[in-house]
Amino acid sequence: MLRISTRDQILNIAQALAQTRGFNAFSYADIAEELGIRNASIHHHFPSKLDLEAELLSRYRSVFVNELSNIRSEEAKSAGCLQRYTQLYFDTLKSHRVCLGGMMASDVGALPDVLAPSLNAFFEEQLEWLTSVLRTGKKNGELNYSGSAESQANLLLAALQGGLMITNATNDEAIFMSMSKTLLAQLK
Amino acid sequence: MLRISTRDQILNIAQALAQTRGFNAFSYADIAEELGIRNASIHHHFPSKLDLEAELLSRYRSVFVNELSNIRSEEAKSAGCLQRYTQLYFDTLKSHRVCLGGMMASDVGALPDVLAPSLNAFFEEQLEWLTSVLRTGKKNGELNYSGSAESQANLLLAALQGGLMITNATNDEAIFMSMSKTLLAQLK
DNA sequence: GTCTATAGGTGGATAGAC
DNA sequence: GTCTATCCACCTATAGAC
Repeated sequence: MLRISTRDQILNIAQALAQTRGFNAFSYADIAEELGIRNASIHHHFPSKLDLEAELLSRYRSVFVNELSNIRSEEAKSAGCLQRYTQLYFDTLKSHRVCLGGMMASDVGALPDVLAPSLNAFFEEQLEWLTSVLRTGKKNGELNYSGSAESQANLLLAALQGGLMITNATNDEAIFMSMSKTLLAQLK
Repeated sequence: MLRISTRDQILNIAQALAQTRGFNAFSYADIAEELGIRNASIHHHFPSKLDLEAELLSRYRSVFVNELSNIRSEEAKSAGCLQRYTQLYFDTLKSHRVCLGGMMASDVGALPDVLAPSLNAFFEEQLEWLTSVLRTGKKNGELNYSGSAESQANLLLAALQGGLMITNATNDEAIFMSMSKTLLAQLK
């Protein structure tokens, strides 16, 4: 049973709040209450809320990139990679959250300028991975699609992000299920 | 030159702010400043911020429904309807905004409970319209797709909403362009 | 319908004791 | 590293004059 540092607990709680309400709809007080410590103690770990937001995005990105790398090395087939990728979104849905990147994207007008490049990179990382998987799959004769691998990657990312958002809001799991099934079926 | 009522000007400004920053990242003071009146005057038109948010969503829904009805009566072909529908999202993108419904969906954890049914209805209206257009198109032999019209409607809505969000955040118009082109091409 | 003035609460943030 | 105490800015909202 590993002990989780206070710092990590703060990040976990903040991330959950950010993925459900949005980053501007929760406060240090919300974190403090759930964690059972005082408001000021959180400032010791993250002096400003911008520090917290930056670390949240940075951590989310590196976890995601790591996951993508694992999928690629564990799954022999491209279709398997895409299935696992879709599953990541479905897992997020089941926890009644949206993607932190998608959340920040939707509030981009309120996002501090210094974080814009990092958010941009988050989406680029997804698109590069998807493009590579799609290209490999076509070369192997395992996948089939019209147009470029890039445009199909754009479509996959957009549909999964949008589907996650809408399904989470309407609380109708069937929307995500039928959408993602159709999406993947069209690549065969 | 029609005179716009103060009430409508408030709604217009609030909508622009909500579609760029999110509803919880702007205040009455922001509206007051842009409109050149005082904070308290806005409360005369919308006593609470919940009143404002409710009216914003209600108005947005009815404008959208109206638009969908117009498209249906003006366009003879299903493909033309879908093209026009996609254009609505592209117009939103050009004004550096996201869909108000998508914005509220992403912050659904902060959305007042009384507005949830209305947000739900917004998405249902889109899906019903899309499903009907897709079904008609297939019957006419004008469109071709696998799976049900409902699942294709889910995919269209999700992809356009997600594509709008991501493209607005990355400021890379090409993502939306290539995504939407591929999306529509696959229905032929 | 708009104003001034103000209330009451919450936001992020800091100083300094323990 | 966490606490108490406190600051100041901002937020939503109301009362009452014009």
